[in-house]
Amino acid sequence: MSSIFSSKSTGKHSRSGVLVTRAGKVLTPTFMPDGTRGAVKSLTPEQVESTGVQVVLANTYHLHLAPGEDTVAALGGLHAFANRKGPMLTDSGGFQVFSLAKIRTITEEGVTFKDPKTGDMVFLSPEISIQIQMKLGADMIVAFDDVTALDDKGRDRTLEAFERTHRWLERSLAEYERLTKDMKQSDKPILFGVVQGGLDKELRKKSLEIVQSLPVGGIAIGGLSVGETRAEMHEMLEYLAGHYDDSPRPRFLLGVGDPIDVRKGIEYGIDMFDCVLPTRNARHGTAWVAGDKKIHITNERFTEDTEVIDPGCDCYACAKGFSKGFLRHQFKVGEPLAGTLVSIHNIRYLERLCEESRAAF
RNA sequence: GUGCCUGUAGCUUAGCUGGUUAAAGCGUCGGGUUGUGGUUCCGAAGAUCGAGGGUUCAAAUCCCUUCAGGCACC
Repeated sequence: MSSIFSSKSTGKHSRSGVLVTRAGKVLTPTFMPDGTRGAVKSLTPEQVESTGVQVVLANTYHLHLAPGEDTVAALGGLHAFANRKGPMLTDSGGFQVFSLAKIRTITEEGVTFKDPKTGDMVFLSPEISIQIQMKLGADMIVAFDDVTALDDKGRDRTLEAFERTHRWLERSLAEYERLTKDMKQSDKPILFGVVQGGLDKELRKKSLEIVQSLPVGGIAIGGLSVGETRAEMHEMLEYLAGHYDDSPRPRFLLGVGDPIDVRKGIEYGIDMFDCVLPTRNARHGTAWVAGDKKIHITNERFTEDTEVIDPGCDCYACAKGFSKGFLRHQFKVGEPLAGTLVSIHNIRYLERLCEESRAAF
């Protein structure tokens, strides 16, 4: 496999690199916002672009349910569908095994979800997930894994999820190779294998070895930020940092996007992050400001605040001078523009954080 | 002037054959959210039940007076 990723060390474990995808280069470390249904909620592609975002995610499960991968393909594929030229990555639907735990059944073959609105049964397997992702046309795709919670109840399923994830990875990889065997190397999407193992270091180490031993294009760290404490997550990231091999492959920490955690991730050698937090928090009125602190813009104390969210920020909302008093009012009256502006701000906050950790290439 | 109806949290109301610390939605205030089912979830503050008096062990609830708003008729 030709090298798609090159990096320079920037610290004990941290590094900065260039990832070459078929839709363009990506500088790392990088934060990638989630556009689950093909759109980063409330943002136009230009607004997303303005934050310095290089990659946008979409979700296999949600796009499969509606409008369906065939419809997306008929509309020209994910890029034309989402009106985005730059790199896109699809998540496998594996996370929905965790987040939609109440409405799904897992078997060795795959996972059956019941749509609570329509009653429809939806079946996802490693093969089907890869097929959907290939049909959608993402530039980076993720193997279908088994995600379990790390709260007190979920931890007893760690071993089962760990073992199944590896069996499913082999199936995901086989389907990927089948569907890409006639493609030029440079046209193939990059497949990420997922490391599981909960909070068990031995399992994590073993999982990492298994994933790294396979010809996947990238290493994804899954099964974190699912109910464990922040300290537990950081400890695992530090542990993993000492066990990566030397292969030129990007490391993607799935689902992490709190600035404090992103900093830790970068410190411990992670190259890519995705998370709903900047946009979900923004829609609920929470913004990040200098020092990785967060403020609730709807708080009464901002009623007559003429200052922008963060004076040191260069995002559209701050640069244009939208005051916290204005934003608070728009939140109070349910005006979606408030969520849009704070989404731009929060994403930019994470992009600036990543940019500060990059080396020159 | 006479008759009737309505006054309960900032708002809209529930409770009215008398019976624990008067309930809810919205609003207000605070918090949560980590590979997005959710303009969402959790919590808190907030009421001398229009006022005064009476009956009763006990009154938002029954009786009397009064005030305010509304409707109808003179």
